[in-house]
Amino acid sequence: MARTPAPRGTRAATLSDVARLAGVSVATASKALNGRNHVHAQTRERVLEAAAQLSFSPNSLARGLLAGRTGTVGLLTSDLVGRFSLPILMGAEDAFGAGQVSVFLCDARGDAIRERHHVQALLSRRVDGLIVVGSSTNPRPPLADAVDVPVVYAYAPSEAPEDLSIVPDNVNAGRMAVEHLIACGRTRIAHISGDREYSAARDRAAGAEAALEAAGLSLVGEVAYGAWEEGWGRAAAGMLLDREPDVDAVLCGSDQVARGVLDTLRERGRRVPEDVAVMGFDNWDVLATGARPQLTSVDMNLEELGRAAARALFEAIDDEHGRGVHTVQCRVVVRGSTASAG
Amino acid sequence: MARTPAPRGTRAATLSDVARLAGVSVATASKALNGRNHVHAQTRERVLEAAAQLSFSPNSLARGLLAGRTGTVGLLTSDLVGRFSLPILMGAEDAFGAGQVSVFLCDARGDAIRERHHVQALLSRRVDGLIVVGSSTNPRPPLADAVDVPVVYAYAPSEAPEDLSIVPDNVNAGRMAVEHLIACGRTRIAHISGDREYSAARDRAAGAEAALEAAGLSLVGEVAYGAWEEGWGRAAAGMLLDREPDVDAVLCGSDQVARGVLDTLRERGRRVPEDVAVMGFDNWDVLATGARPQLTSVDMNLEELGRAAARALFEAIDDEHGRGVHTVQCRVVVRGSTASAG
DNA sequence: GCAATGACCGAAAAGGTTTTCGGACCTTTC
DNA sequence: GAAAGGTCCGAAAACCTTTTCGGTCATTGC
Repeated sequence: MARTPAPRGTRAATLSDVARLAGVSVATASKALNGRNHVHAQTRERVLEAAAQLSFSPNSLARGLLAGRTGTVGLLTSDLVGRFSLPILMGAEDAFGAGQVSVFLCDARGDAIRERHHVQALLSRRVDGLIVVGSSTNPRPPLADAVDVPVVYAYAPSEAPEDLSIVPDNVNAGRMAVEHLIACGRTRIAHISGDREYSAARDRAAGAEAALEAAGLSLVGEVAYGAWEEGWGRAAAGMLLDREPDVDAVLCGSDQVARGVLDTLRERGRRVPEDVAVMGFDNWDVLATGARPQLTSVDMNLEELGRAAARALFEAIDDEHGRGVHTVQCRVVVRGSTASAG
Repeated sequence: MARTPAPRGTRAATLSDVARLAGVSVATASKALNGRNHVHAQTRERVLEAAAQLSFSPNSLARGLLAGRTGTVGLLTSDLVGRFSLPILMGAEDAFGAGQVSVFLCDARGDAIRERHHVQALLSRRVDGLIVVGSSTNPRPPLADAVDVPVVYAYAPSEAPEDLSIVPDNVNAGRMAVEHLIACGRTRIAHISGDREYSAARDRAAGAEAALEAAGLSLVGEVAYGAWEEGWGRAAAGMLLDREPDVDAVLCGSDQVARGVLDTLRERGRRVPEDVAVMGFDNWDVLATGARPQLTSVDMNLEELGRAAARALFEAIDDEHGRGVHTVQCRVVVRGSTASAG
């Protein structure tokens, strides 16, 4: 089990080396290794043995050069730090990694120049396709360059309707959230959200209001737009309690906001979930499970979104390219903060 | 400004196409595009024009095949979800992306089989080097395969001393944290940390105790090891206050733990920072800035660590391979929870 | 006018793999 | 014993770029 010391400088074995050692031609060696027929079983055995002995691994460059396909894709994200890109990237890496595809990761830092630079580099490396991951759900301009490989936009849809985009269904997510609260017996529901500039915030609010209307209810007060921060949640909850003391549920635009809301409720002596149910968005584990009580939240299924994007890219590479904006459904993760009715 | 529609199916232009259009040979075209001399200025101009017209981009595969270098590196992480891998990856991507290097991202999910699979794939793609990012600072076994390219281990050092590893200096970080608290006028300092199985926890505690001793002080109570969770922070802080009511500072093993400690202190009526100063580790922005008061924390400079790993890999590719465990310094980020003495 | 020099360009090989097609050898059948 | 057929193997082309080296042409100095 001794780890073979890395033979630095030793040129990697080529197919010729294997062929020579096995006493056959490179053509035969290639066929033997790739399971092609018209190779005698015994010959194949000799070749496999030689390959193993030289720990031969075929040069993907040469293979890709010949095949016109590299088995690589580019994953272009606009902000890697953002916590939304990552799970998407995970899911994509997952879907690809299972096959024979390797992923080039590029972070454009929200800079258009850098983005073009990366796209050029990826095209020069002859990737078979591109996934462009946005940092918010707001539509983004399509890639600036003419790209002769399929592109799938994930999370942030492309502004060009002929492009293929895959995004979370935030409208329906808002609907599902409210339906959950109603199922918990709540009727006086308020909505404290984040930045109004984000379509995610507006979509969720729209879905929530639609669900309330469908149930013959309406929102307690207006949608409180603000910032995606705990501090805003604390402040907004204070104002809400002053104005609407009989509220019995607060749907929050994010888990961060929800944490702030929870803090204020606790300080004001409201019990959660007995007096007021609280619900967040994003299902950010560390925030949701660290809360008291643990926070019910809507999960955007971002990993699934990443996998869906990868699958869509696969299809686009093989067959024809899809179009339009497709959605991935969200799901409600129930925890203590909305425990069914008191 | 019309975006050229992606010419799907149109084979990308090759150097021959450019040469033909410019009326020269491929050799001349190559020289012209690469700025080699012995090309007439006028000829070069024609070639450049032709290349632009065909939006020619050289095939990196062919180039890499010839040069024996691909300008790619593999980034092998063991858990992408973990919040420590990401900044490292960012830093590395940053350092590489600035040059001509593209990054293959692979997530092994902490699975040795998957890791070997990924390593094989990367070697087959003839990466020029590998960075292996661990998920905790505990040493990890070296790569199982014989690898003929340089490898740098980041965050988690390799167990093999002849490998090159780059890790945060947690011992010194503990020291710096305590020195900061002492500088704030605190003398009765407790330490609530996370899981004892993590060398990061033990190293930080060791550094903290060393700094206390150097100042003629000692820890209030024992190091309280537990879990990296808010709940543990809340519970441990309760026990601490029961046993050591006159504590005036709590150094926490992570920001999550610190959030829990802050909650308990607030509930017990202790003012932060006036009565008790609180300090976290990791400088996890969303937790640190969302806290009341905002949390002083130790930042591990993970992005810098990633950049350092990339630089080390660069050097190893060009020159000779370094060895041993190198450290990157942490830094204290001061916020309200340790505002200087009341 | 001729030789030497220098400037510029093109042919060809190399890099490693896959695939096609022709050829060699062995077996079978009349 | 010869032809036909089948099985297996190898030569060579193709993918695209870079670099080396030899060749062509014009210019210059005598």
